[in-house]
Amino acid sequence: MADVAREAGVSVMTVSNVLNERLPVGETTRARVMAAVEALGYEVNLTARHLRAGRTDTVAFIAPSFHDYFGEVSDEIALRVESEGRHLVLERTGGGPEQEMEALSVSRLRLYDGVLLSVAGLDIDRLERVRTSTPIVLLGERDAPERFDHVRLANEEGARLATAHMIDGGSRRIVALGGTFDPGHTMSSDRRLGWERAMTDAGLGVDPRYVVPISEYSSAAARDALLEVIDSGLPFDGVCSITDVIALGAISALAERGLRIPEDVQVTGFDNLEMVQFVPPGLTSVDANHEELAEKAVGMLHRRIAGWDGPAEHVVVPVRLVVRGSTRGRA
Amino acid sequence: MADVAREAGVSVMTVSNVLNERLPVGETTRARVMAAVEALGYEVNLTARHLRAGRTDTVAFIAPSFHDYFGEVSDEIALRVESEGRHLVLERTGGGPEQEMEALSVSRLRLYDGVLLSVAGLDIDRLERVRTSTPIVLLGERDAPERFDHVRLANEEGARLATAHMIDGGSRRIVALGGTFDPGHTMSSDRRLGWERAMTDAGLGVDPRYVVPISEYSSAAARDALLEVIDSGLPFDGVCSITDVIALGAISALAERGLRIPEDVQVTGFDNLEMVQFVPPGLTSVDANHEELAEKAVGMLHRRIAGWDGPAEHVVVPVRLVVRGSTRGRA
DNA sequence: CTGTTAGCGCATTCAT
DNA sequence: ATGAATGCGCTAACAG
Repeated sequence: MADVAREAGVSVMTVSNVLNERLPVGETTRARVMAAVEALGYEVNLTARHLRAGRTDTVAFIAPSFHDYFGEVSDEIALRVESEGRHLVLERTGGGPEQEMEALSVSRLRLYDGVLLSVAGLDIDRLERVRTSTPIVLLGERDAPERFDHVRLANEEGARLATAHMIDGGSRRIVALGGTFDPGHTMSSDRRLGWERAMTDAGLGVDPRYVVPISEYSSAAARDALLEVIDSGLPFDGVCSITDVIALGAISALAERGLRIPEDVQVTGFDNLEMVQFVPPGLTSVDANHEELAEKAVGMLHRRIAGWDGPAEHVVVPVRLVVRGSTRGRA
Repeated sequence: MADVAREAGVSVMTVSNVLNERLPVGETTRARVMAAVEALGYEVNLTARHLRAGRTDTVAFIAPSFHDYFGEVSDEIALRVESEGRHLVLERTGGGPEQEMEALSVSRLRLYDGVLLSVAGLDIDRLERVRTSTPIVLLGERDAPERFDHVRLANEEGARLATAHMIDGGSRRIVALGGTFDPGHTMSSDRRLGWERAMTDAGLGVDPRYVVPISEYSSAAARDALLEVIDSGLPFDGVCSITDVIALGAISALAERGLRIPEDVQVTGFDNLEMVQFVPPGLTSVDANHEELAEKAVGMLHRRIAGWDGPAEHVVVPVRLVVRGSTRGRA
């Protein structure tokens, strides 16, 4: 900038004023400055500007990865962050708790005016230790410390809807694929609870053999787990998968064993990813309502960034069932 | 930092030395400093450190979105960037040329030590105008200015392999779904060329009616385009899709019209996304070799960051065919 | 309208 | 082993 000022024969402040259109600058001076900028190929150093300004006008969305679910969510988030004139950057943690803590290192957080943090692999104790002045909004289905703003889905209700819909379509023995009996709130436990509620509501027993945990949230693991169920001889006529990615594994396993969807087995997913409508016969899925999730989360974050200092808010975003060919019930 | 120094009764430099473990510091002094750091909840200001250091130890991967293909690529890239002790951040452009130029605004680029840029929506003229001292490596299938390092896939060869494999499996009338006759190198044109080459090599004619462009690279658009082909009565027995996402649309369309895969129509994709192995009957796809792509791109970038100043390198990454149930040929 | 001064928080250099 | 001075590049505040 000093170089530009020298080249144009003005002071650095004039250069700054021209570039930021802050104070009015004389026409000829402005022209000279712009010419010098061009000639020298000058561009502002944002690092210096950020240091000076004490803010970066940038928000980070930190998540395990941006495949599938978070990929779709990030599109919605980007839209809303940018509409407020801020920049969105994505950081992946890889899902491991160590990396998540690394990304959470408070010094890194301070590079951003605000942070949207998906708490996938992070437990409540570790989160509790995070102390920073940077506003943070948590996204995710796990329990989280009270003091953070937090947005989660209506997990139990979603799984209940899906399961009830399959019961409506005639299923009686429904596998909760990916479900667990974890204490507290987790995605796998909350959604299992919804399955349980639907079964109970329908007067069907809750047999724990039908809760099938999987080693990791991948289609491959889901496929293997369901193949094992099939081969064990446990009879079932429905699969309530706790995510779409897991449902895809289930579909693969059923096809491999020659079971027809939905005639022999109905299948539901959760998330309503873009792709699942194209996997024949179309996956019935709980829509995870990315728009409202993003709307809430970004709204809360911007409010904090603006200095709002109210108590932490904990929002549950409603979901709805999208019926497709993988189930027999009516929409 | 000054606060910490005061609290500990030392100078700021001592605090800095303690935190960075640069110069040796006396044991008792170090303890006092750490205590003060804890007491005040101090964390370094990375913005200031970056300004001072003139680098950020951070690399950006800029892409249209991180669904599907780029999501998988970014995992490989992250691994390699982090193993060199740098941080990876992702920026999405949304695919529009304006936003891509926005992300490319040279001032933003200078926030990073290096940039991996996917050139999806960006044409060569716009890129030509980008002038910055920040090292950039281009990823993508389009033509790009000579002066940039650039990594692309063996697009033509991949599509040729897929098409030849379907011919081998008995197909004679193969649709190039998503192909175009664009001049120059684009993904859609190069892959169409591979299809063409395979058809010619097999002594089959190249009928332009079998090159079916799509309005955008989505499953929905692909599905619509193929439904139109089916309903037009044009006979075909194979679909060479230029991406897996497009293949998924094709699978959906074929299922909807009651055509069986692979008995009536063979289908191939390109990218070998994680998910396609689970879509019954398993999609035969050209593996886009994320590992080698990432390896090359990150390697080139790190070399540049280290100050290497050789001529721009243009790398073509080899691909291979992964055979699954959607085709009849042998592996 | 334009220039001067000062400081954001850190780390290099040199002095003690 | 520790401290003081200096400047990275920018802009708010004030002076001219």
